[in-house]
Amino acid sequence: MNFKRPTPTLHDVALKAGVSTATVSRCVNFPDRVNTRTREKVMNAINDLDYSPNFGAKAMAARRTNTIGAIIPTMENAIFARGLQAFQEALRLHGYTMLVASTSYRPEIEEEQIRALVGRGADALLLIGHDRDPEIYKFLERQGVPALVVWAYDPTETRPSVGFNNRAAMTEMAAEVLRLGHRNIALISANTEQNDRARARLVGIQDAMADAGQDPADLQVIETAYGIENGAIAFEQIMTAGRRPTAVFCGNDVLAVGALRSARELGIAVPDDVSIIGFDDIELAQVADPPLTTVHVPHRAMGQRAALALIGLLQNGEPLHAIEVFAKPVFRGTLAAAKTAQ
Amino acid sequence: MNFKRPTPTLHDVALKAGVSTATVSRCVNFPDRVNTRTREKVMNAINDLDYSPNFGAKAMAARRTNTIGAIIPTMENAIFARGLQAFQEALRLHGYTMLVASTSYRPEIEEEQIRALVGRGADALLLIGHDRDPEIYKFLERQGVPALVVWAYDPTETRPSVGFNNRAAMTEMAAEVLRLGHRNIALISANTEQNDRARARLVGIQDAMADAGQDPADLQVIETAYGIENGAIAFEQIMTAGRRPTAVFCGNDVLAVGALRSARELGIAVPDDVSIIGFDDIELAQVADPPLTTVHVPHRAMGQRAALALIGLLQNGEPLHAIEVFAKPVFRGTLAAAKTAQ
DNA sequence: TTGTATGCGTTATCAA
DNA sequence: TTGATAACGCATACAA
Repeated sequence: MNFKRPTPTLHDVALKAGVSTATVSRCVNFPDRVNTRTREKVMNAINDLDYSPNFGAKAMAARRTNTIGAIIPTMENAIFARGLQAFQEALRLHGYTMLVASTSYRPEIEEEQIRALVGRGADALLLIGHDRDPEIYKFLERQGVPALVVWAYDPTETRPSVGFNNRAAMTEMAAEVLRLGHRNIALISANTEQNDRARARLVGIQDAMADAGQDPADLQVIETAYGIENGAIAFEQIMTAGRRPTAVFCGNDVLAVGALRSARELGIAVPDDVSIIGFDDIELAQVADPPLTTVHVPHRAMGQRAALALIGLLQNGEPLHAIEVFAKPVFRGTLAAAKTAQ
Repeated sequence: MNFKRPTPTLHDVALKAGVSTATVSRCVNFPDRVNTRTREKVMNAINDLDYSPNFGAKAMAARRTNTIGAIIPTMENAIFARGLQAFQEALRLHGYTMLVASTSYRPEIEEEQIRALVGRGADALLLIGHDRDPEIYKFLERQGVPALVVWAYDPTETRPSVGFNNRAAMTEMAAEVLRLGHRNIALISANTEQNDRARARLVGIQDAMADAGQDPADLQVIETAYGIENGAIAFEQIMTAGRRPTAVFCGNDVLAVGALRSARELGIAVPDDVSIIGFDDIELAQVADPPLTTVHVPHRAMGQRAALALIGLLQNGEPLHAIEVFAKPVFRGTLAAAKTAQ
């Protein structure tokens, strides 16, 4: 079944307006390069036929698509959604379109999606974090598709990125927690395997511990997948095992909120019995009870800066360079001084 | 600046493998229709050259894109994000790709995005809710692009959709609230103008009021934009105006959580002084304190069913038909009986 | 099983 | 200012 009546083409418009296809094309793309009267005729024909240009043909002939691809782990995570929304709004203002794809945190799907977006003619790509098979970067280079990494600013990486220093931000937060007397500390981390941000946050805590004269190896770490439920389960494991920490860091707010819920269920008072610290500062954090102490990340700003950087590259050849934004601790109700100084 | 080395094409692969372009094309699309030895040669060439097909050319030659477009109000709303994630996962399993665009709740942007996606060759479109200029539906028909409405099942609409009956679901919830003795009721609604779901939820409450012998006009309604903050502001307005309601419905959970926060700030006890009712049952609802009474919507199921329906149409010509899923009240901590029976 | 030849709807170059 | 026409990279009907 295919009753699809053929879409009107440039040619149809040209016939109807009594001009050549070249003129119609110019009318659409450079209206000021055609005679006013001709333009009127053409525009009328376009409206009458409800013509709209064929993207594939256009891409093939023009050898560019005005399209930028974005590949994120999941749309269900509010932090990516927010950053992308800002990214898209900025692109749109400059006549670019965003294509999104998600990977469910699976590297092989990410590679598949990267190839798909390149195949679709994406003029550039937005990627989350630095971590990925070097082959992919080589592939992108061969294809001549520039890629910009976001959500991470890592001074040790050479590849340009727009993001914040996950490690330093977490160190700043952890230093304050240590200052409050906490010595027995745990971390509920996102899976660190293919995730440089998660690793950086972990190491950030250890940095602060070392600075405070503690052994970084004392940090109790449990890794888990994304989700409130997983945060709750991990928290329960930590609190029912032997050595109870007085402060539990979480790799992100969603895990932290799960921990908070679990604490309530276990009858553990927050922050009196245990402090809970999140990361991201999504809406959830302010709504939680008590409101969550967390690290605020300027998601929208990142999305916007990334868009401008890519547009600058594509339109004016301005090279990409690293742009650092800053994530800052926000102290709310879930953090208090440790009861027993050690 | 354009040092983009030309991407390898079918032709390059054909040369390298010593076969014709047709054979390479077949190798990629119907591997079993070519000789094993030939296929090997070709596949090697493909790998060596890192060939990947050009989407635009493919689309133009094949006259289909295996792409389905989805247009949503905003990615920042968790309910859309979740539904889309499921939609995309289902599409991917069948070899389809999803293209998303967002409209910021602005009809003119929606129209622009619809045209953009059609121009990009979307084989079908996913749209949220029925409400839009009839011209748009005509346009889609002329272009031969099928569109499926989701998030709404409305028996009075002829257009096929996959969704739930917003009105009936809200009526069910409101009936229970009335049964608990509430007679003085308010609604913090999303803007109803171009939003049939918001209107249906409003009318749903009024249906229940009429059933209970109350005057539907007594429903106190305040409209506001999406966001926790807006919910909080609206709640404060309602509670500081003359006649204080004993139950406040909210068009969605995000508004409800704002109301909850505002109640805490105003020293109004929930649910003792006032009951608060949300809609959607996003994660926020369970985390709120007290946990939110709300209407659970099977977002992921909707996304999945929608994907299967469209694939059935595109691949086997199975016509679209209305699919109803069911949204159900979930009673949690924010709803209690009215103190004073009237 | 493989190859040849044509068309898909644009843009862009070159002439007129 | 306008028109012919040659790419662009692939799929496919048809021929071999």
